[in-house]
Amino acid sequence: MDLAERIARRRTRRTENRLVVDWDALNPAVHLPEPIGREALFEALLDALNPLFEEALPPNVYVWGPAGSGKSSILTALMSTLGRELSDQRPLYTATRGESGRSETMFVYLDARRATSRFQVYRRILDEFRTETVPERGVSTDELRDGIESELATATGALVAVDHLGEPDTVGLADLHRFLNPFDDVAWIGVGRPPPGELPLPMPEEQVHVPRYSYELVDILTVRGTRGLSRTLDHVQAQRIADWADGDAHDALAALFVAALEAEDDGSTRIREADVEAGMAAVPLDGASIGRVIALTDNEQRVLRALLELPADADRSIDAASERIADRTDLTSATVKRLLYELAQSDVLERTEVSAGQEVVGRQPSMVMPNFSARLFESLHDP
DNA sequence: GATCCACGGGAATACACGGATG
DNA sequence: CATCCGTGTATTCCCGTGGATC
Repeated sequence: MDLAERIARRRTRRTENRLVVDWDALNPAVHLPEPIGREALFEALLDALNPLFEEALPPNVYVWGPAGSGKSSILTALMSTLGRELSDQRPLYTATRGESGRSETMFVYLDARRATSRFQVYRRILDEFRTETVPERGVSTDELRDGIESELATATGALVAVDHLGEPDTVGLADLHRFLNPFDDVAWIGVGRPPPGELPLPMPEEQVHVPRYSYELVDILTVRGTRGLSRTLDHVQAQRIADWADGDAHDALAALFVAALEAEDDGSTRIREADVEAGMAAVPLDGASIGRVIALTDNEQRVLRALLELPADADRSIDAASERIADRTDLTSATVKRLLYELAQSDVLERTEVSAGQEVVGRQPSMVMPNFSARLFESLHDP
């Protein structure tokens, strides 16, 4: 038996004993190809998009619902399936198009967290349309728009879904109108949290409401737990997490993920009660979703990691923390300070009054704490 | 040379608090 | 007593410059 074989054996043995076999299955920022328990919603969406199947461009759609209700899950699955099933098929008829041209409808899913300007929205769309990479610099927004126009000229239209609208750092529904309505042959689906009534007009013609999960959440945890763990997730534990998360699939999965980390760290081959408790304790309910955090710019994430690594006894006031973090990065303390304030304002960090009641003059300083699971964030960073 | 936008820093504003003023 | 003022910080807002890329 040679060395490679020995290593391979050890590896499989190790994998066999491993509690977690697939971290992605537990990762709240990763979606399953087939969402669980949302069949009725697919029907509603397909109804709204019905013209697609009658060879026409559908109306614009606004999909809305609370955090962790499965909106992203549904939309990613829907768009990739539509792309697979409809792309090479019959041409879409649009009134503005003559008989010529190829017969391809393009389907694009876009995360507004990673496309925060008109330029980036256009760039990502064009990037999906074209096989060659679209440059990120040196090209103007207008050129990108023209590029999209010319791609549309050889297609029969496009359906663009834009997820995570209206978050603190992302574009909103109104922006989407401005960005995409200029194109004749583009229909779009906007995805956000607020109900239609709370948003300024104009509102897309069709709206689909995604309600909070109730009983389905246990199924989601069970299915994803089964896929991700080497043994079945205990039903009582799944129920416990689902109750605690109150229907928020993101929070529930985050807690399960951290519970699995805890168990693995202890060398346990199963998830124990204490792990579940630790998982729930590590995830702030209604905090910032981990998907938002890992979509932040590199430097913002660097600042976050440095913040999390500050010694426990360190002065955590924003001023002092900025200095320390600046030492560990190539940013100045002024920039770190601004980033910390911005992250706090966008709810990624939480600001609290600094407790040490010294005889301070002037306005009270505050300190910042993560409004997400630090454990989860760190583990996604270096797996 | 063109383009976008992240950095960096300074200006403007908000807040805390004690003391003066009406 | 309520309001304003002054001082000292904290926080927010804003925007010119330069890096990176085409």
